[in-house]
Amino acid sequence: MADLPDKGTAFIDWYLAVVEAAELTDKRYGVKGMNIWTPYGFLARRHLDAVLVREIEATGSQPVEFPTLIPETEFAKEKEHIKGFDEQVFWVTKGGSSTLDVPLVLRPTSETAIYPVFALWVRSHRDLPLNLYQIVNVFRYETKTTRPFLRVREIHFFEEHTCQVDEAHATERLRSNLGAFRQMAAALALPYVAVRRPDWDKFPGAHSSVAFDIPVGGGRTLQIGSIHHYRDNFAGPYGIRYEAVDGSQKLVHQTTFGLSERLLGAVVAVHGDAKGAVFPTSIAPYEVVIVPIPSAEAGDAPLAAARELAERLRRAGRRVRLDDGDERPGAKYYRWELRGAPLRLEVGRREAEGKAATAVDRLGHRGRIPFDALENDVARRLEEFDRGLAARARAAFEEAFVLVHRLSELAGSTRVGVLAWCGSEECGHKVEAAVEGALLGTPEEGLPIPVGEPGPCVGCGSTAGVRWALAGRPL
RNA sequence: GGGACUGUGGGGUAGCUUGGUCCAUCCUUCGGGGUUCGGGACUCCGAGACGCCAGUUCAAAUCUGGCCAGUCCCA
Repeated sequence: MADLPDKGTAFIDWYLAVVEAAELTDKRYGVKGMNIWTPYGFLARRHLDAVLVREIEATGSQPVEFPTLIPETEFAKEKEHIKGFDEQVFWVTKGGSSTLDVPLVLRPTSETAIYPVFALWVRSHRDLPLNLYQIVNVFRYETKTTRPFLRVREIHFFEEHTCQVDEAHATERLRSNLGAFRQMAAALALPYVAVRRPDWDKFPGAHSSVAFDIPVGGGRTLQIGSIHHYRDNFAGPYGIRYEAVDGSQKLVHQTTFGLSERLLGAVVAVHGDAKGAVFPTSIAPYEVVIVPIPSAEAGDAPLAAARELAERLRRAGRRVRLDDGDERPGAKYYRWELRGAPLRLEVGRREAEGKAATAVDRLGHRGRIPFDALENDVARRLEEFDRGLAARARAAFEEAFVLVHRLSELAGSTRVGVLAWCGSEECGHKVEAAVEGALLGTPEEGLPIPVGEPGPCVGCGSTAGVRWALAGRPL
């Protein structure tokens, strides 16, 4: 197996090599941006989805699933929204050989599929709040270069859509979403920054958008999720209104929360290293891999012991893989490191005789696990591994930002810039030109690095209304 | 929308400038056998490719044209 490209100097080559070599995806499907979920990648995705479901349902959201196709007549109702997505839509225009009277849109996102139905479901304040989510595939006709998990045309999409009685409750719902995402990101050991997008970069149709960005090296950033406040921008066109306590008819205020398989790409991008992928325990396809080490003098003992350990861990609820293939042990070590398994147990003659497995986690920590302490020791080592992984990611995260005082410092920066901004669109575009990227927006939950009060705006020198903002180059 | 570049087994490549020495090189991969197993084993046997179509020529992976696919840059 050839060595991987260098992550630091050839990030995208490294990323592509890892997702392919780790067998997370097969991109050899004949349609651009549509890749195959292979078993290993599919398992990771399933566990990722489980984390999302657990956290969103903990906030009182319920699952739904709407159809994939949207009639053009519904799609066209909110004009900012359609303007934003028009160029990215796949159309279904024929049924068999006959042309459809009303062309159908393959959903690029589901607002326009869901909201006509919300108008039917919401009648009284007693129907509110309405908090629903779905995990479905959406389709976007990307024209730029596609990348597995990071930019695809068939997107594995998590989307929550809610209706609230008023703006304050909608704002409160978004605060709850921020909390849910904090839990999700913690489960993935992913440090991130929540950023309020500037007005010119909001979700099409939204009143305001907050995105979750992560730095991926070299000053590049990746948006891994977003939440949006719609106010009544959609409720108007779609007629989503309710009878309030006082008998009046009011429009609902809506919010959405969107995530995708980019989270999986982010896990690879952030945690992966020179040896390959690294999965946090929460979504690892296999938490523990057991490698027996056969030898002539040990006979069947290592394999027998390995089987027993695997069975015990399985009964304890662990996702275990016993690798009893014909390869030599060393080859298996390399493979499972490449594929990112959190913990490996080695069982050879010494372990079988001493009743203790050799344990090596994906960060290289090595130790012994006595057979009779198996379940507890494995649990403890996985927790330590997750903590170590989070700490490593956090350290890299903090290194990825730099305080800048002048626009000229942004040119060619290999870090995400933290700068003072007056809030004007004019200065925002100056920043974007200087960084050759985007003004990501203003941090919503504290700053990624410790800084004091913002100084004068880097664009115009004004001290009125300045706030901190981030500038980077979205991947 | 404009420009540039690239298509060779499952993956990565050599060969292309100067057509023949190529029923196509090497690594990896895959199937079978033997031996082995404490960090990518060795060995034997076997499998697998010139994007598509046309043209030039005695002869095309190599030259020409068109098409298709992909990549990068610019708007």
